[in-house]
Amino acid sequence: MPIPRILLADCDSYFVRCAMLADPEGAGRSDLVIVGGRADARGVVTSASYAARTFGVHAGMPMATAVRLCPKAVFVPVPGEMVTRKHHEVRAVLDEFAPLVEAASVDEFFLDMTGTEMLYRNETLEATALRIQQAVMDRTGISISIGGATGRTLAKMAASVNKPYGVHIVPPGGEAEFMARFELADIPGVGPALAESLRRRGATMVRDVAMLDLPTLVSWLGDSRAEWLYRLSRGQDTGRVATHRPQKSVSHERTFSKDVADPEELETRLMMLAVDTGASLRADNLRGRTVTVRIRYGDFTDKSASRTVPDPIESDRAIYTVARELLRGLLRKRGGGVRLLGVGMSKLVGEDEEDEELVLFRDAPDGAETERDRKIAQASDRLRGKFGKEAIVPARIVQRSVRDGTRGRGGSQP
DNA sequence: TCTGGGGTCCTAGGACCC
DNA sequence: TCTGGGGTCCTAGGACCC
Repeated sequence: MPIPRILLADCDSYFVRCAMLADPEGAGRSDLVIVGGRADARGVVTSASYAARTFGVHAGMPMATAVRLCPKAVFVPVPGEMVTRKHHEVRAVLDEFAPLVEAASVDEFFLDMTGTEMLYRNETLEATALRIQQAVMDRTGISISIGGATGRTLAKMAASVNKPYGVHIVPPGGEAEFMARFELADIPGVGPALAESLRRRGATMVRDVAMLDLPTLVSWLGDSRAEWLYRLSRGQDTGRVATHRPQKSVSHERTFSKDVADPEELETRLMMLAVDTGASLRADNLRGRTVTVRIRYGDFTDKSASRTVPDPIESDRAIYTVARELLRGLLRKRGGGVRLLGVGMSKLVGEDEEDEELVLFRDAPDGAETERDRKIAQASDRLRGKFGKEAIVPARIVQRSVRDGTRGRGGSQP
């Protein structure tokens, strides 16, 4: 077996860079740029420029706090179109260099360079990485940092060493030594909860864990997590680049600018979310069997309810019908101010994976999705595609908007 | 004006089946 | 009149990532 050679290409402050490219006269002229939601609508920071970070601003921070810390910054919403466009552009360049590329997120790509030594005339992996970095910058205007190692987790950690616009390759055989410098919390997958539970037992650094035997770690963390951390702390990383990861779920959720307690208003919001979720599902040619409704109350406690139906559904009506029952069940258990509402679909199947015979000859159970539901939903997708999202608004929302004297979008738009 | 939105993965208990 | 024992599916919750 050849030695795996895996690179992680990570775009540097990606959303900020996209915002600057999208608005060269505004955001593009400032080095203090903060991308995120609205301060008056419970928004948070999505990404901050390096200069803004020196003021203490960081991703996930409430926007209102960011405004206080760095009032002179240019504040911009997420430049969605540019984010998507540059993602494809960067990917296209990477595809020219690597036989296998996996987009791990909108701004991160794994490249499997295993077996490409001859192709690159035995130049070092670092030299190849530098050429990739240059090509991406020249052709897309996006700055990337690249990490390289024998596994994906180490490659990702290597990319963080020289950010921004850096390259760091872990030499084969040097994995354990490379890991020893990090805190446990630096490992992707070790979040606040796990880091704290390890800290309480006296382990803060990766090297603290590397000294432990497996049974001790198992007694702390259980089998699977113990084995994972045991191996990683010794530099053993079996993470490879995947060819294809099928999507597991689709969801839409909304935090309201003010908590909502009125059940009727919540059902209206739920319908909008069901419509969004159905549209996303159909855009990807998917159907789903499990509907999940999520509520976050004003005190930040989360509750969810889900139901799995016998046959996959995709229409707004079918999704909403199940979601509404789930919402009513949740509100029966606890009413009061709701901060966030969400609708999700899982147990997804592709349109073509379905058993045609079953679909044709089955008795439709009460309330089940019919062919008519699907046609209606697909027609509304076409209208939305042509005239925009506002073109199709469920009847109930229109009535409500007329009554309230609004267009039914209050607080829900970024 | 504290705390977004879209995901993945894991766990644990109960139902159900053989 | 002592509680079998897996496997699978479903549900709820939580940690974690960008």
